[in-house]
Amino acid sequence: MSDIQVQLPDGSSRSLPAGSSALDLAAAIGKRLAKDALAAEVNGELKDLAEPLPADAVVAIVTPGSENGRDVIRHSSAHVLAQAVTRLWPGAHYAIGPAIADGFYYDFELPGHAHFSDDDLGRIDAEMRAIIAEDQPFTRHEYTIDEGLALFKDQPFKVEIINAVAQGANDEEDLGEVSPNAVSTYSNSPAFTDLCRGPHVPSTARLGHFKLTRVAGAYWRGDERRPQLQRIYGTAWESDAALVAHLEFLEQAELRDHRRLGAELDLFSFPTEIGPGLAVFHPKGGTMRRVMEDYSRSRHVDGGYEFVNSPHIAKEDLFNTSGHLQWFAESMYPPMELDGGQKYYLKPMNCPFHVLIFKSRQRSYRELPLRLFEFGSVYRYEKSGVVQGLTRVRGMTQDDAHIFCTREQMPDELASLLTFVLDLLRDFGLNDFYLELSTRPEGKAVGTDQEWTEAESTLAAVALAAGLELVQDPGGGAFYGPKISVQARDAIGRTHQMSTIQLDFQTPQRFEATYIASDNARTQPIMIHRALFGSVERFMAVLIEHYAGNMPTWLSPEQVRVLGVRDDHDAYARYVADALALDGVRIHVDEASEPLGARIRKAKLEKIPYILVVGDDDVDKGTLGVNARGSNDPERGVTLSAFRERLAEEIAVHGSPEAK
RNA sequence: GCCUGGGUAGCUCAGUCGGUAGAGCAACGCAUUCGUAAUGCGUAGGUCAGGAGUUCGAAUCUCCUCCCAGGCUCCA
Repeated sequence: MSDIQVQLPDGSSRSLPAGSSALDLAAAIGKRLAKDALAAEVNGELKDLAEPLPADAVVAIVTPGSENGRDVIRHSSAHVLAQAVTRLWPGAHYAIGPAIADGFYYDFELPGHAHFSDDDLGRIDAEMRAIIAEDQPFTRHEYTIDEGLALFKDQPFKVEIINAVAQGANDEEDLGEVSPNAVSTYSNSPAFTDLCRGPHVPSTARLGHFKLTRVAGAYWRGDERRPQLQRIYGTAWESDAALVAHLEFLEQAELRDHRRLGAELDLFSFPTEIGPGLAVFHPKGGTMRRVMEDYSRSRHVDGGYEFVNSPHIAKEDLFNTSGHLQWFAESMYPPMELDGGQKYYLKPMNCPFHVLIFKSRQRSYRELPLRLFEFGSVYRYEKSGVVQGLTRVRGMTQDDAHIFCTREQMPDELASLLTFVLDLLRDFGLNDFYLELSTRPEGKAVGTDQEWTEAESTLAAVALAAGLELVQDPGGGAFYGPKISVQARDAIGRTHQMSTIQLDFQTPQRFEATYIASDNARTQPIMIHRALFGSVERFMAVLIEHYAGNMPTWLSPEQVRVLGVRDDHDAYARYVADALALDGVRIHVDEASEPLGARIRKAKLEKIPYILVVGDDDVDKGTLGVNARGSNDPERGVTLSAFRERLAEEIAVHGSPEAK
């Protein structure tokens, strides 16, 4: 028997008898590796351990702690979930069950269109653990299309998948388990076979560090016109330690949830009397908003923006001209009728108003780029199931601007705009970004192919030049143009969509907005839509979660609280507060009606950046005790002037907040 | 909009078999005067989300509506 050569990740090569599998390779390398091995990456593709290796292959053994290893574990866990459900609900149809970030899911249709309830999770979990204890091997088989159709004749979703590929439809879908002439399956017992490309762990015994998390409805193939299936989500890991760490991460994320902190810190609320997705900002949240908006305004002044204002409602015709009633109507509140049948709509966007400001008189090329800025409140009738805290609301304020420029100015304008955006976000303490390019939405767009192509390639070039990671989002653009959105990663690694920059050739055309060019010709400007916060509400939510409520001093609603040790120190406390208030510091005195410890605790729970404690020594010497947020080590004897300087400097440079 | 779960005092929650509402914290009052994360005592606080039904009797069982959470679809 001749040998084959394989190359390992470290560059070395090994010689193995022909027909050897990746498991044989692992065993040849070491006992420990053979025990850990879950699958193999062969010439860049994930394969089962048991599969014979081709000659001259580049092979990496996939072990549990790696990303590939986790994917295999999660995918295999999904199979075990499906097997458990078919055991408990004989006749259940199973659809798809992939690995996802941190876990897996599987979609089912239960006999009689029954639904899972939360209580079912415990039974399914127990059944999965029984299957895992049975140590069932995963074995791969390949069949012809016809054999595959016969094998899954009782599984309509599998039949649909096989047929779709066999007929060459859906070429955009990644269905590696079916190729035009063969289907592959995995059986982990004679009683359960699934259509699957693999690979899988060698045996169910390699699984078990999982938790079923929730049940949900999910449309077949993500299409709301197709039947809704029953989905079960789970998380799965290579060890109990990793599982526990993940569950703890989820708990941490919950502690910094802006909805929870918004109530705890008395920032905002959603009174049911007002309606879903409609927030009120309390004094503290209102202060935070004001500071954010004021800072944004001053940056926009520096950035060459003009400030404008527009009303919240407008006549039907405006939104016909803009195209909103044609393309965006389902997100708009129904009209109100007045003045004998005239319909008025709440505005879902500010752009039509800004175009009218542009059009209010003749414009010259000398005025361009013209940048019109407004904190514009818009209303969108979001479907009832999608509103969520401040991140998805029905009434919001956008830090919205529309830039009118010439075609020639467009690339430079976009490039400087991107710099402007990133600088502003950095000033708020967000530092980790990537860009997403959203292109023409299928079947829901105005304008010619050529215009879209030009807009998309211009945006792509600017994004590329920014040197940030660029992710494609095909079909994600607005109806009037493609967009770049800036995604920010927060302190615990989650990403949030922040700023959007959209190119628009259509709106100026629809409104017949023109300027007089240097050659005296009436010319259509390009319009750039951009919102840097996205919405003030969402931006605040992201900041609250990023900082876990510990807002940097410049953004904190209350920056300093002064506590007298005894009530005969209150006068000095008020003197200190008055002095700092003259600098514009947001400061309060908590008078000594309760014990000092209780007042300190209260201030700490409110996440106030600085607590000043003043007693006999301080009254004598004109000093303060400074207890900074995040510190367990209060300073004593700090002079008022020293603290005053330090605070002013921190606020001026926006400080260095403890984000973690 | 669809699927699952939930809604009891300002907040967090208990409330057994259907028998008429309870705790802690917060609030308020009085006392306490204190040097870095909870002083003591007392008082008040509820149309059990709303409505309808079953029942002698409903926080509890049934139905409808509203709202919230997690998903799906959608999105700033």
